[in-house]
Amino acid sequence: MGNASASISHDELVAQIRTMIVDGVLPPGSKIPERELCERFKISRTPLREVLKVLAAEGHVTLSQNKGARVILLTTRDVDELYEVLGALEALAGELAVARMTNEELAEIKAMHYEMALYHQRRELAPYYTLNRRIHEAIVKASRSVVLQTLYEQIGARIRRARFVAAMPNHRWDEAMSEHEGILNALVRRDPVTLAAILKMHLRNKSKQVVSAGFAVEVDQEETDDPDSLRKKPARSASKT
Amino acid sequence: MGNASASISHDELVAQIRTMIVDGVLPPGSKIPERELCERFKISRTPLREVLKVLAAEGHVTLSQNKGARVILLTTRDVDELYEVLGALEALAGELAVARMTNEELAEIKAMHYEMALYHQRRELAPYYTLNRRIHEAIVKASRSVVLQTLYEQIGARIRRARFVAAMPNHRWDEAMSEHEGILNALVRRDPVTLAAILKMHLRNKSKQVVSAGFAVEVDQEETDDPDSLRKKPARSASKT
DNA sequence: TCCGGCAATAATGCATGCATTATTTGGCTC
DNA sequence: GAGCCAAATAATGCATGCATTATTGCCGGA
Repeated sequence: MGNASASISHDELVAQIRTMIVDGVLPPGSKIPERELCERFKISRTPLREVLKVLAAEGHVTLSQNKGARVILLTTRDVDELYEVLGALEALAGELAVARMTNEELAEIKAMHYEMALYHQRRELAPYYTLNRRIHEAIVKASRSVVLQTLYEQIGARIRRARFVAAMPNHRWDEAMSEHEGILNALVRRDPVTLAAILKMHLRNKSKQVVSAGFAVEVDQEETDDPDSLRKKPARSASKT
Repeated sequence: MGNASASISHDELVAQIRTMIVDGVLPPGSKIPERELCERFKISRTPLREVLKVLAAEGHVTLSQNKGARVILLTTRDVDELYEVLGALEALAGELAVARMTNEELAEIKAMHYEMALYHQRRELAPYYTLNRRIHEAIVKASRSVVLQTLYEQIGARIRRARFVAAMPNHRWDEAMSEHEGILNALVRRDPVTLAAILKMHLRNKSKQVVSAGFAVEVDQEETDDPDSLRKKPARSASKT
């Protein structure tokens, strides 16, 4: 946001541009405007290209030889696979968390859960999402594994747009909320097996919701500066699998 | 190997330097000799620095502001956490693999298994390791998930040195072999639950073996060009946890 | 009118050079 | 002789410029 005139650190630059991608300021499939970003952040192309290399390694952009950088365009399959891995990671996090979390951490999660339940009742989606995310992050954090936490955040970032863009039908919302009750229950009982199973299923269901909402394209990664012509082709998505 | 005089592509450069790190040509904790690598690959510092940024994003090197790049130095905890995540990923891969692999793939794995068993009997470690790795990779590949495969390779690369450097006591070797029999069995029966459980345990045991072999350091990340003074301090590792 | 080829333009990738920061070396004080 | 400070040296980070490649616009022929 704050277009500070002072020069910016490398890591912050990565974070900012990553945020621009995740938040959709740089839309999926669009070409990344090197020149623009250079003057926007008052830097030369050298550090910016380094940032793009990092973002490519993280899976946010694709780099083609002599053709520059484009924001990644997720296919239905990508979303599927990413959620599958995210599910496995969160299941592991859950197992570790029940063994390692303090009662205080548990109490915090419990508090967040009931606050979230309130927003669910009131059908206030935005704050529901916020609490939802904080709960999941708290579980992962309670695993005490920085490797796991880092990876979870990275994978999560790659599909974050999907999580918020996709519509949330009421029946799915109710289902998600009841899954969360199961999650809390397993946390309280410190039951790793049940918790892992519910988390895995929870994310699988989320994945289904996102895919059926037609978030991602199927293939068709043609080049375009106007990615909207590519996205929103839900007609095709349903046929495969 | 082949120090080709022709200029090298960016991705190959990343791969080569990554290999140098994984294979220990650039030892853990050591400073990365920018100048040397530049003349070694006949490139300027700009592309090399991009490579280092990528390797940092992959977790192979650390970059400190104005202090350049060093090969990452794994702590006992890092190894633990990495194996834990690798176990979760491979467990997921196993679940997907039994559902998706062809009979031909299964036959290939079976063949590799029995060849590996032979090397186990003969106590030939090097070819055993090769087969072992190919089996695990085949399972992951059979999951049909490129996200999973990519991630598995990345995490695997980060601890590859540990897998080969750590000593393999006979009792552990026998145990590992019998675990592999369980793996094959579950694959043949296409039993996802058992397979996932065995794979997870298998990697957990491997982790224990590596850690108890004193592969990684505990903390102490002092700066040094001669990392051998840091490594091999197994005295400390045993005290914690 | 449409298509293919060619020139003009823009971009990409990289080498180089400079300003800044860390590191080492030498000398000084205690 | 040991510790500490300052100058010299080396490195790091980045801006700039150039060679190469892609892209666009234009023209002629079918």
